[in-house]
Amino acid sequence: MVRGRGNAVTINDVARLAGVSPGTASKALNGRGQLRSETRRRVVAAAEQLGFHTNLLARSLQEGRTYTVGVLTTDSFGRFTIPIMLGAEDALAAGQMSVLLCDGRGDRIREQHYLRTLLGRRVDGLIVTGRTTDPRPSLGRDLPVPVVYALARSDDPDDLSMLHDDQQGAGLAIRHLLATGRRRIAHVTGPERHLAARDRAAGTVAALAAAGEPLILDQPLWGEWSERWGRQAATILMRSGAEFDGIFCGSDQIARGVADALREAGRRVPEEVGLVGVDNWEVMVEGCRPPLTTVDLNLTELGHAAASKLLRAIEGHPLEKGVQLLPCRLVTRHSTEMSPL
Amino acid sequence: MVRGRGNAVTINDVARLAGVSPGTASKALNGRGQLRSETRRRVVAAAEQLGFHTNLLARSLQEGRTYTVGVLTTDSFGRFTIPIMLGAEDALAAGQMSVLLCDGRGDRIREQHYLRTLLGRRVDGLIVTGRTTDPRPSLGRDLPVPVVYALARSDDPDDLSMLHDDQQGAGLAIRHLLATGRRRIAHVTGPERHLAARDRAAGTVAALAAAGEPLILDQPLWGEWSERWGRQAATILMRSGAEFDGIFCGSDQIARGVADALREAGRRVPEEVGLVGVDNWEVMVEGCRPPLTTVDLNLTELGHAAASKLLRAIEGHPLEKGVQLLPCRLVTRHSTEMSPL
DNA sequence: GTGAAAGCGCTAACAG
DNA sequence: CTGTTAGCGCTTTCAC
Repeated sequence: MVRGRGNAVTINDVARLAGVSPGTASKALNGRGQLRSETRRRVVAAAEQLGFHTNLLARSLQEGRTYTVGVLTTDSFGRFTIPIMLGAEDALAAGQMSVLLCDGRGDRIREQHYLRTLLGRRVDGLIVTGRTTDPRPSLGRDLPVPVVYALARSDDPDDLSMLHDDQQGAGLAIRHLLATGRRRIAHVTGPERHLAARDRAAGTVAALAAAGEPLILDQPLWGEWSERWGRQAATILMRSGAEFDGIFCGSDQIARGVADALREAGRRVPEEVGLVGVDNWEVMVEGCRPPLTTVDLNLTELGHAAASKLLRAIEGHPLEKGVQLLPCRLVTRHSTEMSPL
Repeated sequence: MVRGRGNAVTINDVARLAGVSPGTASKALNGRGQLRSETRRRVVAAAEQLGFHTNLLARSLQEGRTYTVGVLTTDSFGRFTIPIMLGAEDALAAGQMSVLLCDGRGDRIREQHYLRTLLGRRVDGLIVTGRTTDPRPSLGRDLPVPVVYALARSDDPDDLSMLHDDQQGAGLAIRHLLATGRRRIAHVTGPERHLAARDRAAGTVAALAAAGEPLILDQPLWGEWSERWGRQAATILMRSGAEFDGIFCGSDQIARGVADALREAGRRVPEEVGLVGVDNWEVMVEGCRPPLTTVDLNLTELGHAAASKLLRAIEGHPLEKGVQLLPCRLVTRHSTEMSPL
């Protein structure tokens, strides 16, 4: 039976066909109340016959709850958003929640507009996501629904922001390089203005200090998140005359650039230099020669965790406040096989 | 004023404060009907004072239309989904439509489940998106809302499927190689089981035939969509003893692998060999040495076009049927500078 | 066990 | 010009 919009089967149609009242039909279909099982069967049969599907809109209006969460991206979506969304979707789908997606595109006005729309649609909660760890303006207090910031840091300490732990991740990388026998480690990373770069550098410095080993060149090589910069930086390192046997890079792209430049200069990875990146970006780590050991930010888990917290908040448990850091994970590949030295 | 869920300001509150009836308040707030401007002002003021925001749920229920479209991904989302979504979002936002996102993850059951949910939520239309051009099962006829397949091909010819034109794209690449002076062109591509690979090969063969030039090795080199395969394929080509001065690769990843292998074998790009990829995937084309000329699939435009068609269908204009192919676009970079020969 | 009635928040139709 | 009424589709008392 073909039905256009506007003439969908309603629960009244089902009730009529089954010879019961709408209220009874509702109970039958939702397994509530006390009904003769024969009645229940009759209603279900009628619903099936008519191809009835509950109008969730009407139910939401009545229930005061939509089983929908809004996901608001700060900076448009990109490769960081994907794992976050996958994780969030996973957690939300388990709770039968749907996702209303809005792309703020880094535009505050647009974001406010979407916020209005989402609240107008009576979402049960909000996830705000971005792609940097740098603080961003809060959506505001006094919102009628709970909000979790995932891979985004609200500037209001009363909000809950969930982020990966860059310092801890850097520590993993450095300790792994040390464990594979490297003693003269350099750090090549992105722009100093990015908090993520500063955190990774801080983690690097701390882990080296704890081991009593030096940071080669005494400071990180700040640059861009690009392969090109990785190649440049490797050249700078080699020309500096400093000896080094390990490089921790602030991103897989940088690391891949470094790997290329080292290979072309005849320095062997991992035999002479151990190399670690950050991101576990498949196309980079697998494209790299040799395949790259890297720090995985666990973004899928982050998205999952953020959505889970939000679900709990929607169920009534108040949200924690402040910044929560989730640990990163080291993924070892060929670029850090044990040094023969 | 802080308001929790469930005690939101309604239009009745506004009406009461403004000393009018809900009906009048509705007209005032929506600029409909004939009202004294003073009344209108009073209502608006009251709404503002109370922080009133229309409950879109209630309005949708009444209007029979939700200003929401469902986006159902076939294969989980990834890098191809992003541009499609960006384009779609752009077109939809202009029509004040929101997006309910569901991730089918390549699971038919899950997809059916989401379809139910989306229809239950009374979306006004659906966009089905994937990441291959290979046919996929139709969502079915008899759906109460219009459906557009974007970067996904329904196996039902009565559905509207919108795809980029791989054959045309290949033609662009080949003619460009010819125009830059190449005459002995090879084709390295992905697995033959992928329609995209077969189409690109067909376009290649056709364009070469039209120009009366040979395909080196007489057939495409089928393989994988990976850099590794690109490197292997380049080696195979060089070892074959065949002369070649141009290579059209089925993806940017393959092309980048080819570029690396050629460079390491001392063959210069673009001086000795012109190289073209497909995808215009930034990280690949910019990471490639030299930067890669490539065929852009125009996925953002595809997403935009699909959403626009859907909007028109929602407005009542019936949807076209069948497969619509959108043209690709060539983006030239250093890898195909004019051959000196 | 089942039905009738009320109401979620909004808008459209019709009176006045 | 403004108020009243009815109804979108569903669920939930509360009678019977």
